[in-house]
Amino acid sequence: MSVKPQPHPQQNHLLAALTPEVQSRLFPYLELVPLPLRSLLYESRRPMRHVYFPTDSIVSLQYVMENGASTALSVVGNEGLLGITLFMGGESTPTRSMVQSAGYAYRLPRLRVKEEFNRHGQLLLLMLRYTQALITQISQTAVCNRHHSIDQQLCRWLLLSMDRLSHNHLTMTQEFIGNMLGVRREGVTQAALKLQQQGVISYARGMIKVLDRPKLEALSCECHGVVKKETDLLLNYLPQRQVIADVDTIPTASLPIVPDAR
Amino acid sequence: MSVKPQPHPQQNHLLAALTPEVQSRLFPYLELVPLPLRSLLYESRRPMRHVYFPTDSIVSLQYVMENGASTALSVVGNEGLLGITLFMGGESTPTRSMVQSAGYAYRLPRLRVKEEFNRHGQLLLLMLRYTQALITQISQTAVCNRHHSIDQQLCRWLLLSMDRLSHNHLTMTQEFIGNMLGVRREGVTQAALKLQQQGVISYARGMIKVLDRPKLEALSCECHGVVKKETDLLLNYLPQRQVIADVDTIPTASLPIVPDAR
DNA sequence: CACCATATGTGTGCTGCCGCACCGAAAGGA
DNA sequence: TCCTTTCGGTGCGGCAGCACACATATGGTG
Repeated sequence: MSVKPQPHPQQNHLLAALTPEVQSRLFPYLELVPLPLRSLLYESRRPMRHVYFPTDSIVSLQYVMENGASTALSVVGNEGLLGITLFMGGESTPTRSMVQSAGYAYRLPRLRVKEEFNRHGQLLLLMLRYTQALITQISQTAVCNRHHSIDQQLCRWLLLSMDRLSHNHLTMTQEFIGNMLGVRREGVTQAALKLQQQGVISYARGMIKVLDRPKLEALSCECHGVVKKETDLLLNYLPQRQVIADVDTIPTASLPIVPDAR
Repeated sequence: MSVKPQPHPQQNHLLAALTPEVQSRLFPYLELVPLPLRSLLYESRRPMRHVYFPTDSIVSLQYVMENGASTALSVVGNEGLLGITLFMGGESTPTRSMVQSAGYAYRLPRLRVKEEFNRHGQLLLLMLRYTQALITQISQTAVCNRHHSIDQQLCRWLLLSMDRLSHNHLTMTQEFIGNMLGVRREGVTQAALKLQQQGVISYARGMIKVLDRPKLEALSCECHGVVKKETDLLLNYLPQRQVIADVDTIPTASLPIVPDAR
């Protein structure tokens, strides 16, 4: 964690997508923080003090139940940010954020972000889009939890993580994955075994390598693909271009679904 | 559906919470529409043309999978609105909205709402808060799908619906509930039987009555309570008062979770 | 090198939910 | 009034995931 090339704010897609003007206002306040594995950015129901923009780290949003069991709702990497609640009007949420893959993130003090947000400029638009992407991901998690097997969910999870990394290996034990998915460790073991036997992944003592990504995608449920497509649609449009969300130019060839009268 | 007292915009909490100024700009464009059971407000991935504010109807957001199976993600009644995607920057979502309890809603053309939204005034703040509440509800659905039994989920579902009605009965078959929850009809039958035997509900041919709400709450999982508390916190604050979200006055007695240096 | 904590593999029995098949009763239209 | 449709109740076989228990391997530490 010391010899590696220093992270740069532009590695985070959202920071990179900001106009130079906004960047010049915000970047002076950026603070680089290392995010060790399993550390918590936000504890459930605790006030948030910063907004985090991961560069090479991955953080997952988890819900913690009363009995202590947890379930991951979404995964955030360099495509996103943590702390949207601050924009939305609350100061805390019932979820916590746990680092799932060690790395770095830039963070901004809550006040700075709110200040910029309240200019109602580009940051606002970016945040709204990202929030939409997040909602999609959480929704898909809900669906996946209901309908798909542990095997499929493990595939989805691996893909979600790989999408946010520049290499093909993850550092996490099966126990840890179990906590993320909200299933037992043994279940993960079984699923991982199958994948290993098919040559899709290899692993040993907390180090997982993805060997055959296409096969992994084939074995996964539709959930990963849907979320990725939707997210790309919402976010990948904007990196360089200016965000223009207000004009109303879609070629509405829609059909009236609710009758106009009765 | 004809002798009933006419609905009024103020029955929707969000519309009611708007300042007179905003109301005067928007209300002229309000259109009252009846929402018959099972009709669709939005079809998955179709462009949206209106934003809907239910008065006495209940609509659920559903995700439809490739194989046609569906799962409800959240329930919207007079406490909320449908169509947040329009604010968030997309024109469509992978979800659909189906009327789960017949009634009325007011709707506004997309353009009017965007116009008002882009003034960056009170409507913006309201929408953000509501979106936060919605995220909470979807998250809880994800957790519930993972960890709780059909019995518990049925209770939660009934409570979610009752919270949005002024009476104690629902018009929906077990088959329909099964579609909502993403489970088999037989599973719902079993769960409903247990509730009936305990005197918590009674039902016959698509008409469900809640007889003992406290007991229903006791049998439900924590999910309903959490969502309700969170939603009240976010939304019930605002109905009459002005929404002031920008000042930063919480008594931050928080602990630093991520170390400031390493 | 010995030891121990950690990570992974495996077995047994149980429970909840699924898929399917079928039944009876009530509602509603002709 | 009859007939069809809709709704709810039930039984059975099967499987996935759970709880618990235990075995094995491996890397780090003293």
